[in-house]
Amino acid sequence: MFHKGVLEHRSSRVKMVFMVTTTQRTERRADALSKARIVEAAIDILNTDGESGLTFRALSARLATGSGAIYWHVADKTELLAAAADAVIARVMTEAVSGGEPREAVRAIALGLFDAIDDHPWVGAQLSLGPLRSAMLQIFEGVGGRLQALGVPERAQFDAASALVSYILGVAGQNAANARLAREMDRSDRSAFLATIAAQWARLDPTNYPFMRQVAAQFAEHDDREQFLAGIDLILAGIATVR
Amino acid sequence: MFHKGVLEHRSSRVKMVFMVTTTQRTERRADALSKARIVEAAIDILNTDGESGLTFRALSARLATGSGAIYWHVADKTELLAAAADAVIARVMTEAVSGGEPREAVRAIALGLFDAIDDHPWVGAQLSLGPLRSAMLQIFEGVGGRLQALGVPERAQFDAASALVSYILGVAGQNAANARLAREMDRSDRSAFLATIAAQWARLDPTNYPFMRQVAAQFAEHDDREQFLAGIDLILAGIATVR
DNA sequence: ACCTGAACACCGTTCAAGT
DNA sequence: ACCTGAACACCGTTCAAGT
Repeated sequence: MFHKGVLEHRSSRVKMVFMVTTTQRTERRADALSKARIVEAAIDILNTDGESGLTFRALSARLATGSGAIYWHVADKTELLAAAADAVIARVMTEAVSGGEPREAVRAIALGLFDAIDDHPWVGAQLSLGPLRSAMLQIFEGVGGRLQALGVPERAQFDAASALVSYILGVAGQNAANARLAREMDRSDRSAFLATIAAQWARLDPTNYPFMRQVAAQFAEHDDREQFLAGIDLILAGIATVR
Repeated sequence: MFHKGVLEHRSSRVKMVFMVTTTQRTERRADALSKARIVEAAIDILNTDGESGLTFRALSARLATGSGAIYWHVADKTELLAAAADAVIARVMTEAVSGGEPREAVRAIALGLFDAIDDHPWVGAQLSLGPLRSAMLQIFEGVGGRLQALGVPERAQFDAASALVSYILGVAGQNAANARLAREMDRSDRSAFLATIAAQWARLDPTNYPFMRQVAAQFAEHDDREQFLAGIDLILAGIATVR
């Protein structure tokens, strides 16, 4: 039996391979290496040990292969990180597909992403790094579709969706950075930590930083998740302005 | 002549040093090493060779010292990158202090940051990495102050400023990623590049990506800077909604 | 105090060799 | 086709030794 022109991806390059097989397919072992399995293992490592924990040595040890084997399925570390982030985002987006009212749907998507990045900070860093990846496409589509449903005029839809997505990614990046910091310093007591920063702000030079001083008190009591949602609502309110 | 208790920063640790000097101060050579000079050299390298070009070897070669000398003035590479970004942002913010109408002032700050990050992509990546650094403080203060002037109710000022800053940082990060990509692939012809992506979007699966398909045409002709400003205006419109 | 530069530990990536 | 693992080039960081 012949398989004529099989397209085989090896890294980013593409080459033609002519494969000849008997009718009796050779069974793959359950634990055979594949891009999917590699990405899954990478996600596990990223979640437990953070970005600095993901090395090709750690990865190949966990997969019980040589480091070179990984390069057969994946071009380089950049592609590996991007694929890992894509996988996580894809899951979030399929879970966040709520039918319902479009404004609520946008909030659900936004919150889903927020929570996912809170759990997996490395995704946040990754998101603000790669631009036109499939993860971004899904987010853009999810948000943009609801804006259509909301009745936003067509000419305004692109800018509006772009604003929402940029905002989401901005918060994602900051959140990821915060989470990384929280891991480094042992910041077990969040409210004590916020109070320390608020106190610093309150002590800033009054002529150069009047706003920060005023806002210090609110900062000590604010909730990141609520503030994130407040921003989404602010942007939605601005979008509702366009007629 | 005595200098009693001089606080000397060495890396992040702080130690007390008692220094005795004669009235005749020993003149520093003009090219003596200092954190400021190191940061300046780092900025030069980052601008010309990008983030991957900044190594302690390259830096010490340019400064004609050993790599260890740099560690006397700077804790590690993270601190070095943060200090470099802070320096660039500080310049932008002092230039962007326009008096004028507050709404225009917010736009001026936003555009100043946008252009700076367009010139120095590495700053964008850095901004979404460190959270409560002095650069962020300045941006937050600049934006927040104008919101006060705009007459935004005090209880809404913190959330409003936070939304604007997050949006700015989000776009900054994406822009930085784009610029990095543009450098890797030789993307000299921007409009041709946009057209390629638009064509990809137009070919996406219609059931899963109706919005992206519709928006593809607009994407081919959009201007990043204008779209960024449109987002700022959208958020400002949302903020004006709060009474 | 401040600088030098060799040494250390560790990394991503390649590649001849195996099956 | 797919995997192995030693080898390569390069990195951030440390530190005994100099001035």
